[in-house]
Amino acid sequence: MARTAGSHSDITGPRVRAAALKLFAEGGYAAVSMRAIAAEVGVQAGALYNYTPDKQTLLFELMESHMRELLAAFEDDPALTPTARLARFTRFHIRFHSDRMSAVFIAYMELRNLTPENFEKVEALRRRYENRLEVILRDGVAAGEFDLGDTKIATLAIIAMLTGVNTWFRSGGRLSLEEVSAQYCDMVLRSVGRTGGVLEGGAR
Amino acid sequence: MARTAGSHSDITGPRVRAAALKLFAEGGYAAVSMRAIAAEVGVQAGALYNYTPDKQTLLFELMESHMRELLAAFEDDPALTPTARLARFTRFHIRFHSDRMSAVFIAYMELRNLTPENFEKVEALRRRYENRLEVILRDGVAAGEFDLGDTKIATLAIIAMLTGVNTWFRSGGRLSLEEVSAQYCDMVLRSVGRTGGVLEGGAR
DNA sequence: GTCTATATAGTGATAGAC
DNA sequence: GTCTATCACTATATAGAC
Repeated sequence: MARTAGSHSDITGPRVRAAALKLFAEGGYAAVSMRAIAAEVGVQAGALYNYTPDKQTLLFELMESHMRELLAAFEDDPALTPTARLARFTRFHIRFHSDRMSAVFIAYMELRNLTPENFEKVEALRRRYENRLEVILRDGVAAGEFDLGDTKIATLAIIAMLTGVNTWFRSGGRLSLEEVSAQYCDMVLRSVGRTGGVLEGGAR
Repeated sequence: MARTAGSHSDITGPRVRAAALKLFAEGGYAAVSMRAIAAEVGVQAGALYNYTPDKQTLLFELMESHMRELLAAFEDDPALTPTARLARFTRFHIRFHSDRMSAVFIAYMELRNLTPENFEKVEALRRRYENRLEVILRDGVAAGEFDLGDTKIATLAIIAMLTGVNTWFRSGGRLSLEEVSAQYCDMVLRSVGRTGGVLEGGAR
């Protein structure tokens, strides 16, 4: 494809999304103007409309691509024991989310700023992710490794607990992500009726 | 105090706060206009300024009073065992939050729309509430009833898990609040190293 | 205490020059 | 592809009549 003078579509596009991601996370979708996004990129407001038909689509695409990447990144392994799979899920969730704080923040805070159609699409992806965990819990119950009540409640409880890490964790703080992750792993396994960590037996 | 004709200060004030609570929870602080709040109350926009100096103060007072009520409502009882106290905290937290979904939603979602001064005040109240739980966890560890790593992490993990109920629970659904509460209680006690519920011994 | 009217500034999005 | 300029609205907050 020929490039006209001053053309930067292949680099400006990602920069627009990156700026929107940063500013939406910091100030909230409704409070961030297209002019503010343009200023962050270093262009005028009108130029943004070469990359998105409107502000709503910009938000939706950020949320949708985040959820798709999340879904694609977690690889369950049915060959492992449910306990090991749950431990893997826990560590994966904390690690993946800690690497994408802005996207996670937006995905949880800006749901109500999506149009109904876009909301449904994002919610469907979220439910698919939740199902990945619920399958592990069900398998664990079936295998006699877990002892819990309703698997749907347990799923939501665990995900809320894990995602909460993002509200307070900052690397360089008192504890490393590895330490935090280890303790959450312990708490999650115990909460479903498994004592101790993945490798050590539970003493109590 | 004399009442001028058309004076409704004692009833309009609460209605303004109630309208703001409802609309901020539904649409988000930044997306809700003073005109929309006025329409919900049934007055013109200018009249709102008899009850609040500005929109920011309206938000702050909603959040602050919510946090103060939360702090005042939970009564710990050091005479009980840590296990019983933790069970009580869990049930209290779920019950209190389920009764005030709008206020809870605002308290978690609109922190970034507070001025730095107001943010600090609300955060201080939140930390005081978290400390109430952490004290229970510390006592439980000291008494040998709980077995956990860092009590601060456990505190934040438990609160995130419990507050998450609000994102999906709707009364009239598949499960009653009492059933949900019971399962969360179980999961919380197990997560800190206590098997089984408050009353029964843990068989596993 | 509430109204109407308004000051002042900002919004998302578009048109057309280059 | 980006710019400048602009349209049509909406925003918060205030002033002054009643």
